[in-house]
Amino acid sequence: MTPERYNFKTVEEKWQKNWLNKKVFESKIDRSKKKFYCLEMFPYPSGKIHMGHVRNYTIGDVLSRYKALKGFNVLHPMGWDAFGMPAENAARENNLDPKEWTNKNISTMKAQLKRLGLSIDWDREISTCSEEYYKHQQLFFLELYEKGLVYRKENYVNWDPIDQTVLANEQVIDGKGWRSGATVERKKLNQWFFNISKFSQELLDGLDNLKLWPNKVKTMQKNWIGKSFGCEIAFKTEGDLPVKEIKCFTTRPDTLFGFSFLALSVDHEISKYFKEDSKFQEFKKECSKTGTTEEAIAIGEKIGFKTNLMAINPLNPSQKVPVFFANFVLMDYGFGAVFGCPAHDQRDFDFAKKYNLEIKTVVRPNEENDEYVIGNEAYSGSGVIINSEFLNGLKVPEESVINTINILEEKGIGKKQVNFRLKDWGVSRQRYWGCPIPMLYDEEGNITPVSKENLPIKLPEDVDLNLKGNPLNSKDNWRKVTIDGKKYTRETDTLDTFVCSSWYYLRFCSPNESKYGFNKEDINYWMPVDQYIGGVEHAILHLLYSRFFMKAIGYKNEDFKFKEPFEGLFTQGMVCHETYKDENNNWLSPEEIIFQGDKYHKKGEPKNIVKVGPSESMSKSKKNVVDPENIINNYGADAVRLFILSDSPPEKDVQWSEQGMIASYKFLQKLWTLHKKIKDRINNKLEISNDDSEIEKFTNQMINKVTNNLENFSYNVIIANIYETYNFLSKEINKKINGKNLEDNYKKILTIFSPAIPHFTSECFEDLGNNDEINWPVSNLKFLNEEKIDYVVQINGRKRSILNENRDISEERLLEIIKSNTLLEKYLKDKHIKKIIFVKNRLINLLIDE
RNA sequence: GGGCGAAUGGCGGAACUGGUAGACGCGUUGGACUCAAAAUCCAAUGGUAGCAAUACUGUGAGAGUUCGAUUCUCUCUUUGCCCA
Repeated sequence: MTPERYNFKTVEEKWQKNWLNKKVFESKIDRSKKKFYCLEMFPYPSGKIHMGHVRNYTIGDVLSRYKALKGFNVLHPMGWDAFGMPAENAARENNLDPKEWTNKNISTMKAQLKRLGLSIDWDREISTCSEEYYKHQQLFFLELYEKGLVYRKENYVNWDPIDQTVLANEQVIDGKGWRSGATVERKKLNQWFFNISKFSQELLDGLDNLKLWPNKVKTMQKNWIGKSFGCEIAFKTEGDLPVKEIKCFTTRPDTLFGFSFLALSVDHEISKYFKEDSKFQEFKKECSKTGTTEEAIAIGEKIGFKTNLMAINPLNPSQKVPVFFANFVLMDYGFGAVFGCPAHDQRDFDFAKKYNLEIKTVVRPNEENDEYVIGNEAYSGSGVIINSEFLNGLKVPEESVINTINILEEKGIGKKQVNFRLKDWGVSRQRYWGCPIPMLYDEEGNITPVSKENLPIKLPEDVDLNLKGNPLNSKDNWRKVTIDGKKYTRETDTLDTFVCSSWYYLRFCSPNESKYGFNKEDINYWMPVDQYIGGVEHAILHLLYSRFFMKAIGYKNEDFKFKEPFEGLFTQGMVCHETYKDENNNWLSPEEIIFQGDKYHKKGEPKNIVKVGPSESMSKSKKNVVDPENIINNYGADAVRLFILSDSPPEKDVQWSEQGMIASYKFLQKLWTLHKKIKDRINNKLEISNDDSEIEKFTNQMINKVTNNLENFSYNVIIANIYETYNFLSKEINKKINGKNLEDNYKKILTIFSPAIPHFTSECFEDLGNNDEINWPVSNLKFLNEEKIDYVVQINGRKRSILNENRDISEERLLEIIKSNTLLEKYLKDKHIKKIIFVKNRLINLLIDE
C-alpha cells in the first residue's frame, strides 16, 4: 500500500482560509475569562519578511495558541513600524512616494505572514505612518508639552553628514552613524527633547518589579541609566585670573589626598579668558581631532594646556596643584571639570606621566601593606585608604566614599550628589518620512503649540526628496501658515521613529478609537502586555523609551494606573547561516553554490571552489540569507515552524540548515503516514488488548512534559517531545490495542502538538471526524508516578547496577534485594558496609571498605 | 578596561530543587528493498580495551565542598554580548 502523501499546500491554504472565515483569532473583551496579551515586536516594512521574523512570530504564535487552548482570552495583534529613513531613501532611488513604497511592502509582508499560519487578529492591524495613528501621537506630544515633559533647547548634536540628520547617542556606534556608517560630526542645533531623565530613578526602581524580564536586559538598562553616587567639590584657586573657585563632580572624593592636578574641558567657562591666546586656540583645535566619544578619549593620547592657576586641596590647604585644560574632560559630565588622582585613575595616570606630575598612592589593595606604591598602572580596585591622614584605614569603596562626603559636607566644602548617565531623549529628526511635530513659531520665533482641534498635522504629499537635508524645509506652502491673521511657520523636524513604537502596544487595545490614542476601558482590560517577544538589540532603547512613555502618560494623570508596559519579556536569538566566498573573495548566497565530492563550488563553475566561512547572523551584505517565501513554498509553513523551533533554545542563536529543514519536512510526511495507521486502528474498535495502560501512561507523562516545556520557553525540547511521541506511537501501534483508548489519547497528543504545527493537527482532527472543541489536556497525576522505579545502586559512589523495583520501597528491603543479587555479589562479598545513603525512589549508595 | 553570560560526542542540543550524562535531531557506518540510484525501512553510533558480559575513562583546564558535581565555591583559559 502506498501511503497517501501529506499535501501541505492544500491543507495549509484550507485552514488559513477557515480560520479567517470563522474569525477564530478575533479578540473581544470577555470578563468571564482571564486575558493574555501576547505581543511580538512589530516589523519595519522593509520589503519582505526575513527568517528573523519567522522565528520571532513563530515563538509568539506557539505561546498564543497554547494560552488560547488553556482557556485564556488571547490578544495577539500585528502592525507596522512604518515611518523611517529606508522608505525615504528607497523612494528617492526609485522616484516613488514613500507612502506608496511603504504600503506596497506592508501588503507583501502581510501576505507572507499570513502564510505562516499565525494566530493574529488582523482586524487590529495598525500602521504608524497612517494619520489615524500619528494624529494621536501628536496629541500625546502636546499633552507632554503641557505637562512640561517636552522642551526645546540648543544642543550639540551628533550630525550624520550623509543622512543629513541628527542621531541619538545610542545611534552612534564607534563614532559612526548606525545606518549610514558616516563619521559623525558635532553640530549645534535647536532640538526637541523628552524629559526622560526626570524619571531616571523611577525607571531604575521599576526594574526590580519586572520579575519576568531577563536579568541581562535589566542589567543593561541599569547600566544605561547609570546612577552614580558622588560629590560636588568647590576648589579654591589662586592665580592671575579673576577666578576664585572651580566646581567639580567626582565619584571618588576619597582619593582627594592623591590630588595632583585639576583638569577642565576646553568648553569650560574659564576658557573665555583664553579667547585671545593663540596657543590655547591651537590646543583646542588639536583636541577636536581626538573625537568626542568617550571611547576615543579613553584610547587616545591625553594632552593638556597648562594655565597659571593653582587649585588648593580642600582637605590639605598647604597643597597647591596646577590647573590644566585637557582633552579627556567633557563639558557634558559633571561641571566640565575633574580633579586628577593619577594613582587611582588610568586617564589621570597617563596625563600625570606625560606632564611629570606627582603620583601619590592613597589606596592599597587588601592584600598589601601600608608601604604599597602603585606600579606602572593606576589601581582602581577595592582596598584600604593610606597616606590620607584622617581618612586612613577606611575600606574602599564601601566606607571611604560616604565618609569622605560626610566630612566634606561638615566642612562646607562639598555636597553629596547623585548623578545619572541617562540624558534626555532628543526626538527631533530632520527627515520627511516621520510624524510631524505639532508646533509653530511666530514671526518673533516664539513657540506656539498647534491647537488640539487642528490635529492631525498631516505630512504634505508631493515633496521633492532630491533636495539635500529635510525636504519639509523647502515645502513653503505647508510650512508657512496664517492663523487668525497671524503668520507662523511650522516645525519641520519630525519625530524619532522610536516615539511611534513607544506606545503602539496601547493602540492595539483600541485600534479604532478615533478620539484618543486608546480607550480607558480597553486598556484596563488588556494591559499590560503579558508577554513581549523580540530581539535583544532593543534591550535598551525601545524598551526604555516604552517604559518612559507609560510614566509620561501617567504623569499628573490619576486615570492612568499603569506603571510598566511589559510584564514579561522574552528576547529571542538570531538566525544564522554559514557564509560563502568564491575564489575572488566575493560573497556568495547559498543558492549560488553546489556541493560536489567533498567541496562546494560555484554553480556552473566547477573550478571555482567556495570557501566556507563561520555561521553569522543572516545579512544581505554577506549574502547568507535564506528567503522564507521560497522555503514556505517548498516545504510548507508547519515544516518551517517545526525546524525554526527545533534546533536551538529560542533565546539562543539558531543555525539555519537546509538538511535540518528537509528533515522537518520529511518528518511531517512520516507523521501523516502514522496518523493514517492510527486512524485505521481507531476505526477497528473491536480490537481489545489485555493491557494498554502503556499508551495512557505515556500520553499523560508527555502532556506533563510538553506543558512544562511550554511554560519555560523550552520550545526546542517540545519538538524533541514530538519526535519522541512519534517513536513511541509507531512501535505501540503494532501491538494489540483498544481503539477507544487509542482515540482518546491520540486526540490529547494532537492537541499538545497543535501550537507548533497547527495546520497539520487541524487536518488530523478533521480526518478523525472530530468536531468537539479542543482544550488543553490535563495530565492525570496517577500516571506521573510510576509504580516501578529504576533504582541506581552505587558502591562507593560508582554506579554498579540499576534495579527496577516498587515505588516507595524501604531501605531495608532494597538492601536485601541487593544482597541477594548475584551480579552485585562480587562487590559486596566479605566487605563491611560502613554507611548507606538512601535517596527515596532514586538511589542507594553503599560505602564499603576497599 | 568594566559588567553579564556561555563552554557537554563529528554537529545542534537534552538532563527537575546536586542523584542513571549524552534525550531528540542532523551527520556517519552497516543492512533490507531496487537492474541501479533516489526515497523509504531496520540497526549501530562519546572514547579506550574486549567476541561478549563488562571494565576504565569522559561535560573547557586546575583545585575545593560532598557519600555523590554538567549542576555549588574559587582560580585560570577560550568565547559571546553589553558598556567604556
